[in-house]
Amino acid sequence: MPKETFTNLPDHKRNRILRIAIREFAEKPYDVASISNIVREAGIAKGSFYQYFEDKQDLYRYLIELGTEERLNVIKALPAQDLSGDLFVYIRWLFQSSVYFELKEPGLAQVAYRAFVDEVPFPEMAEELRRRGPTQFFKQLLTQGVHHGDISPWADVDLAAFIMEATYYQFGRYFVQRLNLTADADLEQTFASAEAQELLNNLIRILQKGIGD
Amino acid sequence: MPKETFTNLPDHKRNRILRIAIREFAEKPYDVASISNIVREAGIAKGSFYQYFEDKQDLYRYLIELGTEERLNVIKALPAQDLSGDLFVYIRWLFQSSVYFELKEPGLAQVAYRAFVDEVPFPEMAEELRRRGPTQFFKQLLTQGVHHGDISPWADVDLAAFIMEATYYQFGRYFVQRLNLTADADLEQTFASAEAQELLNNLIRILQKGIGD
Amino acid sequence: MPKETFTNLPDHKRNRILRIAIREFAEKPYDVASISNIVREAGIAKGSFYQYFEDKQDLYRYLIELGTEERLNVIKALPAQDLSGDLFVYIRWLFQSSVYFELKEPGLAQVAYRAFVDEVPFPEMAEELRRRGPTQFFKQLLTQGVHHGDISPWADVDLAAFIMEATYYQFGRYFVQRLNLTADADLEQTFASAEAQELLNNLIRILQKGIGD
Amino acid sequence: MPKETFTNLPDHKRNRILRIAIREFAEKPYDVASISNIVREAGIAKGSFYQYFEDKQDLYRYLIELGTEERLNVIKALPAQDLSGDLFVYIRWLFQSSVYFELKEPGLAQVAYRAFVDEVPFPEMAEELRRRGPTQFFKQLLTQGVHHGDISPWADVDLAAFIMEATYYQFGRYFVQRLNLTADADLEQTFASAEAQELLNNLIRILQKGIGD
DNA sequence: CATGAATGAGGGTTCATTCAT
DNA sequence: AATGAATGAACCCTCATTCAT
Repeated sequence: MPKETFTNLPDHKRNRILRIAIREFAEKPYDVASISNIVREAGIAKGSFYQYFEDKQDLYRYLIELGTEERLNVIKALPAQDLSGDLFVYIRWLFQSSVYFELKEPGLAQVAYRAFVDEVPFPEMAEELRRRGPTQFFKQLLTQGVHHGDISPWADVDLAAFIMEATYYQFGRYFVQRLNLTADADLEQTFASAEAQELLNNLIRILQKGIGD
Repeated sequence: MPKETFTNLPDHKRNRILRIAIREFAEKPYDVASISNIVREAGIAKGSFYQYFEDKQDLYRYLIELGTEERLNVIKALPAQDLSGDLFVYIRWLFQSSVYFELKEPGLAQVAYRAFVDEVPFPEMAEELRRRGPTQFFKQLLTQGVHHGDISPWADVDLAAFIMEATYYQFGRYFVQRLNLTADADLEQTFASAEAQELLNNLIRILQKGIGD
Repeated sequence: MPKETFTNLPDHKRNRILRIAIREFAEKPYDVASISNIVREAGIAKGSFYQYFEDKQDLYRYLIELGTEERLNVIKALPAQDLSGDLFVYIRWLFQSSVYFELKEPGLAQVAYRAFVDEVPFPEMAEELRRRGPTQFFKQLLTQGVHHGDISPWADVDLAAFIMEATYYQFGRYFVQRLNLTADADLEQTFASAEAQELLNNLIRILQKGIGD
Repeated sequence: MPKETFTNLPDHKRNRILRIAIREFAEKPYDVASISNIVREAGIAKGSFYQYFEDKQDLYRYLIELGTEERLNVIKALPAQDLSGDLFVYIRWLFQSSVYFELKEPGLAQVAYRAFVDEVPFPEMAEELRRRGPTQFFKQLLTQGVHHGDISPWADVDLAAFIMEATYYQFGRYFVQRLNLTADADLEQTFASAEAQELLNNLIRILQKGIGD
């Protein structure tokens, strides 16, 4: 966790540093991301960085933390969705929240994505990420769905969770590219658009009913 | 591309170098993979490496090339599957070939996967990889499928191609992990097993009919 | 020398800082001892340190000074020993006082010892330490001893002083280790013990009569 | 141990680097000695240093090794001295060899001396040095001496070994300073001089018979 | 054609010291 | 008087690449 020194920084300076750090860790794998780059771009002294953070790992862990926090904030900001109804309505809501996050914090989203695929070079963290990751969640969700009758009893729950997760991870970026969005687009309006709604509907329909005729 | 000096190398030496290089680039992101490591492990002189390859990029490009070639070889080695019949039979065959490749050349598969997620640090290549990637192919396939009546007319072809691609990229590794396979397993036997066949069937069934009840 | 700000500090705070500083300079060579460590452990601000002391050297010089002062205090606190009697009784008393100091102020003793062996990185001070060191004192002592008939007329006074000094510097630590003492042992009792008295006696006997048979 | 790269270096270059490295580690404690200094003074690239040595420790260990080797060489070059005769003749020979070494390799002697007093920052090595150090040797020597009748039966062997060791460590430097020698003095001639012989004789006489009258 | 020493920029990190508050 | 953020030089070490042999 960053030291107080960092927390006490004036907002614009702290945010500038964070923005640059996020970009660095979003663009490059952990080992390649460079503190030297960050301080150069942020215009601060190398020594200052180490007043703010314990070390490179400290910054990185903080960014991951920030990512999960922000993801939660985004979810909380959305109209809540309960689990008791149709499971696919809930899944639709999940994917939507993921896209919301991707649009609001593309940098943090990319850092988080990297944390999964790059295999972070400190094992205990990799482990924790795996535990907190969506895989287990999807499996539970689908198992429940089978009991409730929303999910086909013949479906291989483990396999289905895998497909959903693979899709889930990439969907945000697909959404952005497909609808030609920019980060500063008005989020509410974007999601209210017929195009966006239809895209989400189609995604869910494919998951639910497949693409076969 | 490697220089003639490399092509002229005795097979066992050339292969040894390749094997070690593949391992290195499979284990680490491009910038972290180390020529020093490779030559040390391969027991060749640093200078020799630069007689064989222009530079680090050259070797890397060659590995990527090798990967796509081997992927094709694997596909060609499989009993051909024509496109005229049921599209899902063909798709099943596609996924199966992907898994075959993953099992036969896990190193190259991992290098290719990294090229996709790590975003190689030389943009023109990233671009090229994206162009040659399976997305376009899947789109064409599905568009044809709509005409043939295999694919639902209401399906969003672009979106469906995205889902298939997202799944396709990861499925090899999922398959290996799910069935607890090792690289040296007998491929034919592995695929002949009821478990493997069932897993592939389930994957296709989900794509075709969804997981909804 | 410390600034007034330091002298004006409440005793417990000043002493706490000193205690921690002594430990730091006792454990590490001058260049490795870290002001950052000291202020962190003492719980004072970096800036405060520089209100108390001119710089790192200033603190260090003060500790050396403190060491010599304390050494003198220890000697003064011991029952005085006059020089008119047997010289070896006086020398015994000298060595005893050295051990007393080592036990009472092991930190300061170690700092002083380091100043001797590490060769402090500012030459003028090294010079001064050498000047004020015990060598000259031992030489005078022995010269007097020759006149009084306590010291053999054939003895090389300069050489003998060297041997005594070499022994003197290390004897404190040897004593502590040999008798398995801890810093908080009761000093009076420790020295009253037959073992301690015998060790001192033996030391003097060796100096006086040698180890030959 | 240095890599082959270093062993293969032309003599003058290898020696230049060694000379500078020895000076650096002779002048400063391990942590303060600086590889950057060494390469700057030696006029080689930082990277080159790491072609020659694994790391800082590697160089340091090598210097220690070199020191013990050279010490042995010096001893072997002296007319051998057997242990069967008068013990003090043997001890005289020991001290003389020590001085020889100090004169021939003052830098290495100082590095070795530091290794003992500075408490090298890698514990296993400190341990080994302690084991191989002269303390144990002196104790054995004196114990034997007691049996042979050369050493007084009442002498505290442990204490006597301590005194001898303390003297032994510093005697080389004392000798140099006392006789006003320079490193490039003719060694043979220096030792043949009446002054030097007398100084050694006096040292032994003091150890054997003490300084008392 | 093979070799492997040489290079120097760049990496993360620590430190004594300054100075505005 | 006390604070603690800012600084930048220095530390050890790694790397891709070159080039003389």
